[in-house]
Amino acid sequence: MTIVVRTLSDQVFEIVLERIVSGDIPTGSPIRQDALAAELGVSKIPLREALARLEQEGLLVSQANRGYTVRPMSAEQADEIYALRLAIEPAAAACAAAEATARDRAEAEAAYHALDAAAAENLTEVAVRNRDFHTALVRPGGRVLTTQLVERLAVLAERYVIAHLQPAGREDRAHVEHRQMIDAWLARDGKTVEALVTQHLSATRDDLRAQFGASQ
Amino acid sequence: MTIVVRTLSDQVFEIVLERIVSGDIPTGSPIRQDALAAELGVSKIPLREALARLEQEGLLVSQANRGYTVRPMSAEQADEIYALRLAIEPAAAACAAAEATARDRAEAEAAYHALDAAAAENLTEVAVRNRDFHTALVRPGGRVLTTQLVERLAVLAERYVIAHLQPAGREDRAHVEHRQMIDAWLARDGKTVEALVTQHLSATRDDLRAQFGASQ
DNA sequence: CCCGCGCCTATCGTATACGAAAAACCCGCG
DNA sequence: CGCGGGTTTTTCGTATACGATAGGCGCGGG
Repeated sequence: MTIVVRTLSDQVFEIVLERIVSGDIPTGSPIRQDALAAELGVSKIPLREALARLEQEGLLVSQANRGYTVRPMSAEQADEIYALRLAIEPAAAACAAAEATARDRAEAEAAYHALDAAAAENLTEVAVRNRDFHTALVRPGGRVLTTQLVERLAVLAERYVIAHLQPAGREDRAHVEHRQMIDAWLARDGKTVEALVTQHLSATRDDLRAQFGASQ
Repeated sequence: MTIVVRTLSDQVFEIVLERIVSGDIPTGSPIRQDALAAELGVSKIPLREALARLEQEGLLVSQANRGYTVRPMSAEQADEIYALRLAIEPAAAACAAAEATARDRAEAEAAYHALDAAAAENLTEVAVRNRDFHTALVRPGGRVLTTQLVERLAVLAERYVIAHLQPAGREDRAHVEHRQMIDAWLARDGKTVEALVTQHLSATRDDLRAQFGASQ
């Protein structure tokens, strides 16, 4: 087992990321660096490094001398995110299914069950598990960059999912889709995986469009 | 005319980025933060923010307590980059061609001529112009995220192009391909744009494979 | 009464100094 | 030649200070 040492910057990055994705930090309002640094018990260097990363990631925007704010959500951006995911994820997942080792397969199944177990109680928890699941379907392809990109897009998408799909029966639909996806993936049925992932992402995008259009 | 204020972090980010892409900073050797900060005439805070961004961008890797190094190049990563570009750029460029305003079209043509003018003397200059050109073909689509992603992938790709294609007649091929691309783009011929961009990226990828396989 | 101007404060961006901890290096010893 | 221990280098993080900027507030003039 390899042990990993993590810098404060890294940890702050994840904490703030989760806060943004979960909607904990409101969109549009500026992030007070001193206050947040004090709250997290770190100084401003690691905090600022984390914020810089998050801006690069697309979750924050900054204006010189006015600080960082959470990037506002928009229907256009949601569409873009899903268009990109549709262009990348299905093929990547199909390819990864073919190349997955026994270990990869075990991890993917574990990710599925973790998502399954987390369901319906804590939305942030579900979001993390959902990302993990999608990433686990792609990672075995060995394409580092692609995997990172998929994860990044999943993070960006999750904000919209959390913000707009709490209500609904989407939970059930996604649930059965996930089951189908992992089954086909474990069966190494590339074509079906591709079709299912495409369908899953399209369906989520459509839900999002409906919800977003209605609420906004 | 809107004036933009830029932080030191931003400027350092660009400077270091160009150094990495141009191969100025050797792959694998650690980046001495104090030395680099002193050389750039800034303190370590903006430098570290820039380095954090560059890591997020995929150009650097960091190991806790051992600092940053330039991410080593690999044939696999080059393939990945071009696979992703092929999945995204052609359609995005075609779409943007349809929606480009007169101003967008003028800017795209300007980017083409800038690339044309810069050719064959200074490789770093060509690299920047090349990125600008590719980005200019995509930006008018109004898809911010997609444009950012295209630019990011172009940056990652440029390292390989600079490192492995200096010698060659590729210059000429790329040149006529660029001409064809901008012509079709300005003619709003989406199908042709898509085909040409696909062909251009494929050809570059193939060149890269041949060169990379040979040299490495 | 309303508008513009200047001050004031909060916050950001940056620099500097310092300490802790980890890694790298060196050097003498077996 | 390999190895262990101490020194040095470097990164990582903190604390602190200071200039610059933005935005708010009040005051005075129209």
